[in-house]
Amino acid sequence: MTAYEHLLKYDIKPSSQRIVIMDYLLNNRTHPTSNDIYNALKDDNPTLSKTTVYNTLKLFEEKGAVLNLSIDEKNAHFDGDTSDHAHLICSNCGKIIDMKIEMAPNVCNDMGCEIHQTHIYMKGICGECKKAN
Amino acid sequence: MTAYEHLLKYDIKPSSQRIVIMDYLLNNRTHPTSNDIYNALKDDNPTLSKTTVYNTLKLFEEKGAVLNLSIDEKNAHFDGDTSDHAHLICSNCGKIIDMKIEMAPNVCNDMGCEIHQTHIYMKGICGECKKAN
DNA sequence: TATAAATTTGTAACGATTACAAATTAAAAC
DNA sequence: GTTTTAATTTGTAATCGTTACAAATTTATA
Repeated sequence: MTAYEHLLKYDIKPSSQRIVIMDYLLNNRTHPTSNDIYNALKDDNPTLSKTTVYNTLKLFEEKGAVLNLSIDEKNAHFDGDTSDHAHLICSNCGKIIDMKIEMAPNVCNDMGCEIHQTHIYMKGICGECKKAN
Repeated sequence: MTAYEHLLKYDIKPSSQRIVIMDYLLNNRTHPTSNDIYNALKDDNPTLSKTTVYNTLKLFEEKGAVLNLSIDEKNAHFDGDTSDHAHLICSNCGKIIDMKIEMAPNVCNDMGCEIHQTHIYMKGICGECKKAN
């Protein structure tokens, strides 16, 4: 699926900036930060602004077109793959690696990784707020 | 277990500041931020510094005495309960709620919550780094 | 073509966190 | 118990990712 089609699927009006940012996310599965994306795109898109990348990623996230990973305390990382999967961040090199949920955490050991911690985070609406609403 | 004993267990020399911070974490299971803790303690501990709270929490985390939750993009939240459990953050009120791993995400529905996303994050050493080391 | 709405841009501000050096406290040596 | 050394705490200033805001540009509508 092209970036253009992907945007339409998530009900996002496709501007040229949005297309190029989504295209980068779909073709670079490195879980880049907003800054990573800006740096990668700015040479070919000289008028692109850092703020646009931030705003666009926030829009994508709200529309469900990308995932905002809070795995790294320093920066937000983004994932264009919204299918269910887990992530491992390496404490040594900082790389973020995709993992299949059903195998986690055992797949790590198979792959020669070493797991120190596993966190499960859910986002949603709590019981109190749901009742109050 | 007292805060004092808890510190010893994790091989942390117990200063008065460390004790009062750990005590707060053990008795307030609200997943406070560093700033939350500072604000809660500063009246009874007028000389306490914000920097000390940050430094102390970092030390606790390194020693494995607390968990640093990156569930909230805005701030780091800390959990004095290091046993295995999942967390739900409410998009409406921001509260962070403990969940039992084995029941997640279904327990949420039972409890009247509504889940929008589930993230599994692992921290460790990746295969490449492990091999290189 | 004129007008309105949406998007993008750059700058400035914000705020959580950290670096750093001085001050204080605790521990060790004598 | 005084001196010396190490560890801890503190306050200020800096860092840096992110956002607020208003102007500029582009796109859509009349």
